[in-house]
Amino acid sequence: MRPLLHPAIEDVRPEAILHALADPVRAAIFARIATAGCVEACSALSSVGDRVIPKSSLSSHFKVLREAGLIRSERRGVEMRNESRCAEVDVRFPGLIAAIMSAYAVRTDPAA
Amino acid sequence: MRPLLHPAIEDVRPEAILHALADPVRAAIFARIATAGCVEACSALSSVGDRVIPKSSLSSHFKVLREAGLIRSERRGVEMRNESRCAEVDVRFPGLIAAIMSAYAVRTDPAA
DNA sequence: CCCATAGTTCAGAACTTCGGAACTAATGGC
DNA sequence: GCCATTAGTTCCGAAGTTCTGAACTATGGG
Repeated sequence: MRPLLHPAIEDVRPEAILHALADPVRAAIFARIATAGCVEACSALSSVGDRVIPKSSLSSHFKVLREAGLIRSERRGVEMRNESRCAEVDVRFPGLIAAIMSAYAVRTDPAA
Repeated sequence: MRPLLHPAIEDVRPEAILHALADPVRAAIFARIATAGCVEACSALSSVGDRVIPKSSLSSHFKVLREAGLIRSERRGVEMRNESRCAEVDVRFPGLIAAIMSAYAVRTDPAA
């Protein structure tokens, strides 16, 4: 098992962030991590809405978010602690994550 | 030749915008249209940096931008007039396009 | 009518994503 | 220590997407 890669904040590229969040499943996973501050375990996020996400797909979604620089993951015993890197990313790309998250919120909002 | 499709603003989805702008070539094309206000002809945009984009690829990039709701294209004689839909999109997803464009500007900025 | 110019469509090759099965890693009970 | 359990990762084939050259369509001028 290869060690987890986390890009340095100055190596984070906008296209990687957009690509990572262009998938609604990944955007939903990221939203939960960002809102909760810290989510223990990938499996705590094993379904999005009524859709169940297989373990292998979940694992690669986390990898995409990690390598885009959006989350930091750390082994904590048998499970994984995932925390968002929002604060860092927001320094480099001000307002980007907030605008993306509220765009998704507009879409999910029945009033929109 | 099928007629060009332009989604109604309320059918524009955030994932389509992120997907369209997650490609640096498309983001560069869109940036030029948005900055110029209106660009006549797709071929006026046939290269990005030092990279030449084949006609067929250009055509599909324009299609992706159009169907994401980011630009409006109209036949003008033999060529195409492309204009950005920034204003409309900004009403629906406030700050989204601006944040994405400035994120790319950070990356291209030698000082960043 | 023919030519030139501007874009679109098609088709196949290259690449990416999805998900089941097999695997690795850490922990707890005995 | 050994086995079982839980949590994630890796592998790999199938399905889907993207890229691009070649052929095509559309418009306008002489």
